[in-house]
Amino acid sequence: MMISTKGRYALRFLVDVAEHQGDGFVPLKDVAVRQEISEKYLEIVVKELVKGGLLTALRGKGGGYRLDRAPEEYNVKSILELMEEPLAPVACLESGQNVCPRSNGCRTLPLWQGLDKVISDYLAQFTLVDLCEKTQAAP
Amino acid sequence: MMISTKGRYALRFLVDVAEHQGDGFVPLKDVAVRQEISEKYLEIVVKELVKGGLLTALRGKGGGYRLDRAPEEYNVKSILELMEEPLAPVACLESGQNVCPRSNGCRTLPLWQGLDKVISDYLAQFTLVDLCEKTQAAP
DNA sequence: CTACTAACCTACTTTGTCAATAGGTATATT
DNA sequence: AATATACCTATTGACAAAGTAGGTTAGTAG
Repeated sequence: MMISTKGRYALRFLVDVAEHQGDGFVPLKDVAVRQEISEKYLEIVVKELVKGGLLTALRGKGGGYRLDRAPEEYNVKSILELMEEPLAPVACLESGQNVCPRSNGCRTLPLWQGLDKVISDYLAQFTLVDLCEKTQAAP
Repeated sequence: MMISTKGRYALRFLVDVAEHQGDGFVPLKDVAVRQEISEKYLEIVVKELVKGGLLTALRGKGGGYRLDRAPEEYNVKSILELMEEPLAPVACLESGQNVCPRSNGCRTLPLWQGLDKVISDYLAQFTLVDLCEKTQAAP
């Protein structure tokens, strides 16, 4: 499994906020109820979204979360990359550190590199807008 | 991570056998040395390949493993599907049982379905031949 | 200024799977 | 008979994912 609940919850959270923020803030609790996700666990997920600069939070009554930018500015790939480090189908591709010493003559590495590219290219096509109701565009 | 070591080792094992079987059998130990994989762990992996009908085994001196069919008959996707159940990027897609009750109005499901298709189509393109030396075709 | 709401923070627990290890048994060849 | 090889069962250690629990800070409204 390449995409964990963390990544999936994050996406669903963002889509829900995109659909329900008028010009106000959307409380986490409301999203948790609508999406049937544990409130406490969702907190952890959302914390990373805020830290990653995707959301603005407001405390207190009438508070909640709001998208920082327009929904079409949120690329699905970059959202998932933020949550799932690394967003790679195999361990060999974890960039930078501990490169596999066999990578030179490895027969399968090109396959994984190609797979990684195919996945990245696919996810990079979509933004939050494409996931919102009525816009459902994913093939 | 979608592809575990099991799947990766299985592929490397099959490629190694494809490259080293003349008309004889290739002992597991030799592959383990060449591929720098724990002999014992590789046993477990290979057992599944035999059970899956990909390999013929022969015991005793001069024994080992041999491909059942020609290398071009081995599709990468089906090899990985055999090893990694399920070969899906997200849990939602695990076919049949325990279908997600929210799948009806789910905004993200189409995205995952599309992703799954992209991955499957990519992997279905290749066979063992494409992974063997000199044939290295993966993009 | 009090009550309430909602985000924020720290820590713990549970569960499960991956990867690997250990030691033994059966079968074939020389 | 000796050796090489596949085959079998069981166990372990490590680690992360997923979820839980309880308390603290900041903002709003009456």
